Amino acid sequence: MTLFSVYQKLLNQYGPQQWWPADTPFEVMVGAILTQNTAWTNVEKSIARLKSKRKLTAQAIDRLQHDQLAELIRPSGYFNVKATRLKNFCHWYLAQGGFETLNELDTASLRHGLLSVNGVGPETADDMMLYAFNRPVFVVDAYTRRIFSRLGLVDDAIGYEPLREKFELEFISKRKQVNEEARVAHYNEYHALIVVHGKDVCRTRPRCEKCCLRRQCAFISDN
DNA sequence: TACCAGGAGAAAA
DNA sequence: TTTTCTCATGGT
Repeated sequence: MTLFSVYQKLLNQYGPQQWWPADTPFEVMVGAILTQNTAWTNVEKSIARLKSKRKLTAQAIDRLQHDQLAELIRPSGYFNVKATRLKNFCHWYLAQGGFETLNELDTASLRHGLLSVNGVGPETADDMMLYAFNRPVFVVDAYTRRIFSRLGLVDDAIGYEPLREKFELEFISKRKQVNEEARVAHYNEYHALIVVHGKDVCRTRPRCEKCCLRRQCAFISDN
């Protein structure tokens, strides 16, 4: 079994996911911060509250008082830290000139810029890179490490960057010619499938007996 | 009731 | 440098 064959199995099982569930690139970026260590159903509530108050813009969030913003995003948890992080991000985003200006940057510079914002770590930055800016960056999350280490395909102590590179190189090595659009489409779908599979059957103990209790993931192997 | 979710940063060791 | 702690609501 390879990283790539797991992708085929997941795609066969769940079908195309066509992520990210958002209306605009900016909504993707807000969602990426709000979903940090938080169930997406809770994030949806916060997004809806921001929309209902017409505060789902960088300018509006930048101008909001901390307490007002914290109250609006209360359902997604960690509302005080996330209010600070959202305001940090929006302030930076506006100072850089907004989406169009940022989108002119090369991939490495854009990622470096996102990571410079306090509250935007590697996974959040890569969510934004892939799903808002359509850049060829694979998103690693807790499900990725959990599923693939249990399958014995990666070391469970592997760092974020080595694991991201492993997925990216695996895909590139499979094709003789890989254009950027193909990479974006593949990373987009693969990360979404990993999350869907994780939510479905590959949660942590005690539910994992249904799937990844043993080193070999019965669900992925048999289906 | 207890556990956990599409992390990140600060503090402690 | 590595590990531990903190942040918090809502669903199962």
